[in-house]
Amino acid sequence: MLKELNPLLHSQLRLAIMSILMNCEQASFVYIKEQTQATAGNLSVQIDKLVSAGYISVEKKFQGKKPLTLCSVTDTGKEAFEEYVKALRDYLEIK
Amino acid sequence: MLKELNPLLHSQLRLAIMSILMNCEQASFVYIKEQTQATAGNLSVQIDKLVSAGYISVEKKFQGKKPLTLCSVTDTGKEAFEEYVKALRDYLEIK
DNA sequence: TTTATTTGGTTTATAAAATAAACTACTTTA
DNA sequence: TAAAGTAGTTTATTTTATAAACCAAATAAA
Repeated sequence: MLKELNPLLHSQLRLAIMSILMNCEQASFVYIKEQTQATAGNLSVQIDKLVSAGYISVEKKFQGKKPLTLCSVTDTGKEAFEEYVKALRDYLEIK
Repeated sequence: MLKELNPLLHSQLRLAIMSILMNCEQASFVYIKEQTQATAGNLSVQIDKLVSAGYISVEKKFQGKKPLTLCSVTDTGKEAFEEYVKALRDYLEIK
């Protein structure tokens, strides 16, 4: 029997965000937007959901006069991601 | 830059259906329902979508007096699944 | 024997999610 | 100083997933 896939992670954009953050210490809103090709609105919404779940944390600063939103994955987020990957493997592996 | 994940396959239930069918010649509606724990309605809808996409084919017979719906993956479906797995790997691999 | 109940589904309605469009606030450039 | 650009957020719309209701036939129970 196949395990449930964490619905918060089983979304293309949120998975992409998490994937990026799993591979770097932190990433800016703009950088994530470029990498994912998402619209700003969609990205904003999906980042909020990941923050609400405690999977990522956000720091809002200014870089000179421009706002700068930095995201990074939390320990909870790392765990959830690893769990998701584990569950997903069962779906992908052809025996 | 991350590739797009085929939205038809990036759905837990449809992915589960495909996963099952990638590992056997054919599977019945009832078997897939048991394995996925899906409701019959949801399963029926998702099977239809996969059929419409040409990813699976369905044969309706009778087993004695009971209807028997047999599903199997098509070549197009196999290709799409392989593509999806390839794309997804980029999201999961931590460099 | 007629009335539940079960089996194997489909159709339709509702809830949830993703996405896009519109908007805000501020900055830079012409 | 008006227009355009940057960095987002909020709200509305569309899409998708899911659940509920339904159907037809068969079987079991009263």
